[in-house]
Amino acid sequence: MPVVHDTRTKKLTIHDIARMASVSAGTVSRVINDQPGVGEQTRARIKAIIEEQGYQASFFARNLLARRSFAVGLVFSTAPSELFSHPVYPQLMGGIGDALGAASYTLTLITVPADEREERVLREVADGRLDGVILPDIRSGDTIVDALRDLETPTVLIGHRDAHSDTAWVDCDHDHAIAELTRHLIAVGHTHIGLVNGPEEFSACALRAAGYRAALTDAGLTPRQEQPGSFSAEHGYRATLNLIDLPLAERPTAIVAASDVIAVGCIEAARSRGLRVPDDLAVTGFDDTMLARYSHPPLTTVSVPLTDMGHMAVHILFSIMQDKQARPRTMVLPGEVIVRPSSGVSRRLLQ
Amino acid sequence: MPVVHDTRTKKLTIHDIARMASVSAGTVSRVINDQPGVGEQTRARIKAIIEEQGYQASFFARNLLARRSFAVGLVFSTAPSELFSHPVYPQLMGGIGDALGAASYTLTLITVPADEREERVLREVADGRLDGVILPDIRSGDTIVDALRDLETPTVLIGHRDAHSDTAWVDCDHDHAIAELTRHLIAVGHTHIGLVNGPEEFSACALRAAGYRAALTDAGLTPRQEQPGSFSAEHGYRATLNLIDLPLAERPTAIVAASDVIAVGCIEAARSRGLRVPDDLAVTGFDDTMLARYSHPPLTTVSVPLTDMGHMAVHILFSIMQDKQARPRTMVLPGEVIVRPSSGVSRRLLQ
DNA sequence: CTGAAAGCGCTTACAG
DNA sequence: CTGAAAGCGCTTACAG
Repeated sequence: MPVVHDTRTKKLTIHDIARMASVSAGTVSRVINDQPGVGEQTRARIKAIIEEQGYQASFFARNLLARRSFAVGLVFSTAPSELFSHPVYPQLMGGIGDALGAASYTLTLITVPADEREERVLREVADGRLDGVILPDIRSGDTIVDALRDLETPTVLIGHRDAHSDTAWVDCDHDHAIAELTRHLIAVGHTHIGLVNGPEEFSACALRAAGYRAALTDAGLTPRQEQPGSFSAEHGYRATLNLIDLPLAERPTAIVAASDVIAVGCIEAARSRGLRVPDDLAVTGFDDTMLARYSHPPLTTVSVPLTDMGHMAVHILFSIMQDKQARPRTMVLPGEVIVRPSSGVSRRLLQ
Repeated sequence: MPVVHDTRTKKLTIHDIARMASVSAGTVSRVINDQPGVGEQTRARIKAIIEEQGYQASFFARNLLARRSFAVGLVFSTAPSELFSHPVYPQLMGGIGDALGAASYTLTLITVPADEREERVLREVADGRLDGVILPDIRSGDTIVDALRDLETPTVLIGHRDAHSDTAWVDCDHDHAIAELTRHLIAVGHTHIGLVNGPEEFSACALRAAGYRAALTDAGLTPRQEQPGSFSAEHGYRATLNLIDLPLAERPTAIVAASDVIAVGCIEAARSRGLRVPDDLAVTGFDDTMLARYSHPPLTTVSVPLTDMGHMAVHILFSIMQDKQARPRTMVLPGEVIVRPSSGVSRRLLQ
């Protein structure tokens, strides 16, 4: 009858296992780590005891020697309520968590007010808790990126392209995707197309504006960008009213919104003025969230490959952790234009 | 001119600081931990050096002694795509992260396929990486809860009430909230009210069904529950068609859906049969997600206090970590009924 | 193939 | 008030 260790009293150490197997701790260590230099017989006997006792080597003791945490921090600022009206994070976390878990790495989620973020992250890096950092919530001017670079902490941004430095990032091709969206509206017959953008401190929004302008200019049309604002339906509502209230000759017949939430506000504004969507005003979104699928009418939008972006962010982070100079350190994944009723059918057909 | 240690070459240890201050490591340790027994002069000098050098004591070395990780695992199964169509998790994580961060605890996010979840979590508990576990994704029959109890791992469930054991949980009062919602529909003049429920393995769904039945029975009306299904618009769509196609005398004039997503499917089904919402069919949702706010018509629904639930889960977890027998270990927070157009105005007024 | 010993970076009685 | 030493639970040269 096997002597089952009472797990309630004390935790087993490597010395307990060594004693049970009548070997030294070093030998047990070699077995745990699948290292050579242990006889077949001995190895089997030790393995059996480990299994039987449910022994697990202490994570911290191992890390103390390895001088690594095998943990990556995923950092979000909690303050802006925009975080929660931005329903893409669960899927992103899934992608990051999968890739990290597959490599036996731990995902440390850090949600912290924006004004405490830098201090908190730098401290956790300094005390050895974090081997690397993934930042999906960065806008231009955030000093945390520079601080992490100075410490030579492996870092990857998601959804923001850092132009000034060599910091790694993974992003979606916002510009190309929204250009394609805009060309779709042009092809369908629109000549007056407005843009309701999000905050331009996000490089994603700057890119969306650029893609929108490029598509119009290429077609010989005039961009008509509204003031950028927050990722909110309220912003979409107000900006759209401004556009609708323009003189008839300038009034857009289609609006490209920088997010699904903004687009929903645009639709509300149109409705409040008695305009039908898409017949009187076409509207498109971005993100392909549930809102896009279930709003009325359903939104033409751009689907962002969040799971893949999470995977790639981890992939690049690992390569940098292995070699600080590793290349490539940036990656652009394609968004997919999803056509739904909100952009209407061909206006030429309607005439 | 201060001797600035080159952080690039090697990490500072407590001995480096001790040497710089010409004291022993023990004295530095006492300063770091704000313990008494160090002279004012010495303490100030050591503090200055620590500050100047940017020294941070190794997290792992400290934890090895403390035999605690100061980390809590938040576990999600990634397999069911329902996770991502359930847009309440970001807010829940915010609440949990806040509370954990305030206590200088780390949040370890574990996203793992359902069939590997138990093994993974138990291993991370066994190797000392996790001091406690929060499970927001549990349904009845999940064996992980029993396994964690056997190991005496501090555990708190969110959104699921474990009836068989003493496991701690935090939940919303699904039954009361949905009873109130149902009474609202009754007050407005409905007598035939159907329920389109989610998966009944979630105690939340069982509770919602119970609340719905209680409200109807109390009013002398007959419950008419559809088969439960997934938290999807497709389920809402199909189930609603079944109800609409009933003989006129049995056909409901209002539907209580177990989630906003389901409710959106219900509305689509009504529309596909040429019924107007809410005039011909009233529909209510649950969760108060963005869908509820922006669907057409906007949904009457129940707002769930996710941030507070996250806070309370951490609070209870901490109390259990301090004392395994701590009470109370369950907590019910109130949901709030939010009335929007989808439930219509008084039918009596219409007649 | 196996063991004894030193060491990872801290903390904590125990002396003085 | 301060230091020297032992120890947390592992791993890793170094002997044999």
